[in-house]
Amino acid sequence: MRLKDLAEHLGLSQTTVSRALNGYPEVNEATRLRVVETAKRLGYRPNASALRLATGRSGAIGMVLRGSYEFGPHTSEFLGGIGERLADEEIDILLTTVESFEDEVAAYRRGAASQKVDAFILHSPTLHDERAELLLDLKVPFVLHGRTNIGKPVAWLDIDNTGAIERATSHLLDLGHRRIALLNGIKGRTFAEHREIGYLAALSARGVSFDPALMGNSVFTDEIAFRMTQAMLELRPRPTAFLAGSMMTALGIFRAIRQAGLELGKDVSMIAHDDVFPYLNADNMYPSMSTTRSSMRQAGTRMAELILQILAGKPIEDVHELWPVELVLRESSGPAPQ
Amino acid sequence: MRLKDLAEHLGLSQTTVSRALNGYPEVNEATRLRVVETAKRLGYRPNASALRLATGRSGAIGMVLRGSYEFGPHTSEFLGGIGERLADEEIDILLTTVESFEDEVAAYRRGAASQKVDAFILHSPTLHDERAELLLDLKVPFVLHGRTNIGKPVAWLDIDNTGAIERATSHLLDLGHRRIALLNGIKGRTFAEHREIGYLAALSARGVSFDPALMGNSVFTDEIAFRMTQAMLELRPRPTAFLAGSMMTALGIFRAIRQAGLELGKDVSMIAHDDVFPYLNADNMYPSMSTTRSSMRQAGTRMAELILQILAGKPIEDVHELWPVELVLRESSGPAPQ
DNA sequence: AATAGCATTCAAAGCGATTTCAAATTTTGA
DNA sequence: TCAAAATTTGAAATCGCTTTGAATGCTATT
Repeated sequence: MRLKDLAEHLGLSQTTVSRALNGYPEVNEATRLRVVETAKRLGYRPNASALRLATGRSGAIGMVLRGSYEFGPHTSEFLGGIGERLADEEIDILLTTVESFEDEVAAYRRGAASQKVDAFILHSPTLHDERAELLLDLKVPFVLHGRTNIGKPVAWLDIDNTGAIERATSHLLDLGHRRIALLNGIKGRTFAEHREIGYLAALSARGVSFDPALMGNSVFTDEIAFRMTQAMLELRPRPTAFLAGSMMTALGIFRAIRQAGLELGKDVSMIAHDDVFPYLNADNMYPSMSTTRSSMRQAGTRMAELILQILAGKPIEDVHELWPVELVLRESSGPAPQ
Repeated sequence: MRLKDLAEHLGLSQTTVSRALNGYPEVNEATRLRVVETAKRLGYRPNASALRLATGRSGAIGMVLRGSYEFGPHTSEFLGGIGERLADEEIDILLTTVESFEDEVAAYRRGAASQKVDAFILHSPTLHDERAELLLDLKVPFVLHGRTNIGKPVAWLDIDNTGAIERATSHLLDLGHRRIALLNGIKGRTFAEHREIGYLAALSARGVSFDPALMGNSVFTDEIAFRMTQAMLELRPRPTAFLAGSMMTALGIFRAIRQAGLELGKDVSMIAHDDVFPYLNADNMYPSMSTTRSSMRQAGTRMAELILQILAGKPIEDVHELWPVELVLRESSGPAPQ
């Protein structure tokens, strides 16, 4: 069922039918009703490709993901959040999977040149993000989840990682901990660097010296966290507190602590960063987990909103949001053992 | 940079340039090289919408997800698997988010009518899946992850849920357990029904009577599993073994067991279904977790492959795959206490 | 009654690719 | 050497929509 068919069926021109369906004013109200009603009855839907070709808009927002490890729980929550906002808009998410960083850059280039998407959502930036520069060059609208330093204005939404970790660290210091381990994300990623800054700031504010052996950088899996924690617990004096970069990390740390015969919240404390997974609740863990909390899903929803605003013409200079992060104290963090 | 521009730049017709780029045989080798080289140098990429309109293919595979709860860890693994296979093909995944079941059906209808995607991946089917019927009616290619009973041939890939749970249950019975709880998925979903069948079959094969109080149906979150387990552990005689529908469920069950002062693998046994999450390894849990294991990611990859085959013309009657499920015994399952 | 103005409608020209069909050129074979 | 065949190129139609600019019919005004 094409527009042409529908027009013939109605005894009208394509022009009029198109206008009627798209709500243009210069069409008789009676005609409009007849058109809309018939279109609905016959189940007419404009061909997406034709529509896109004619309007220049693609009706999709793009995201490029590294297949091997970027499809994690964070990503699905983030996508869910984006989707929640986009559901009303009849705009879809176009996922492109790639294997390497080079492929990723190429994917943005392709996506831009072929106009598959109206805008991109860029995530997990590095301190100086090449992809952001590329998209700026190509003049493709995008919003960055996180921040980067490329000397040009970029639309972004980020959480206050520095502040969050600084407060968490300070709290642990208040509790008497002096050997505080940080299991952080991959070096070079802005969020990880920001967290490190907060960590170091809190330590130096109390004159506690920084021990590189107490810091680890890696992707957030329970396995790597387990191994790192095992190794750190061998140190003497051993760490009495852990800062976990994610809930997955927290599970690994927790496991290592138990395996070492130690008790979480008593012998060793932990504060984890919680992206708020509906299927893994910090409050319901045993012992319940102290966290720095910020909902990934909410971020996604807001990111979608920001993209829509940008597509509607809002200047990117006005699109910057820094979200505060809650510190939620529960049982996993307690006074340092004597 | 349009095809037209490129053609003018080269002093050739659009026809020839198009042919050269698409590898048609009737173009001079020297010309082809010149065209390809220039296209590359100038960064030419065909406009996706125009290409789609002209060819009728959209270059994307669609998936519809309920925003509220279908973006879970299973989904991201599955998407990751699909993406892995699609990465080489320059085919993308088009995600449509919806809020209700009605919206979902409408989304398939829209997607089909507007030809946004070349095919759909259908997931989490019910015993008699309306969406599958719709897509068959609309003649849109699709592959089903799971199975459904609609009396017409459908392409599908499923794991042997019945066999897996039957074996797991039998094994627990062998270990002397008689009160075995099943924390299953939502009623009506084929996979959950299949698991129930396996469970009941194993019980009745040993003449163990089924106690409805030992069966729970819900989405797989640690919280709900925790509550259900708490309630079940109050029963007298209480269950001595649990079958967990997912690793998330397993975490909840584990928590409830610990909170009740019981020891997993000794006082209470558990076998969980493991979709193989890279960030949550059954082998690395403490105690390590016995599982029925089947990689969600691999399923996704294979689903993508099957879709490609169907789009290449393979008859859907020939696309049925039932994957066996491994039973991996570890520390969480032991002999029933006396 | 003639004209201006308004409300509706339509034919046709795009959007940027592919593809059909025809034309031009070169090669081959007798 | 010349016709036939093969190779290579191009003009124009096509995909299904939007949108421009023109045309139509009707009402209102003088």
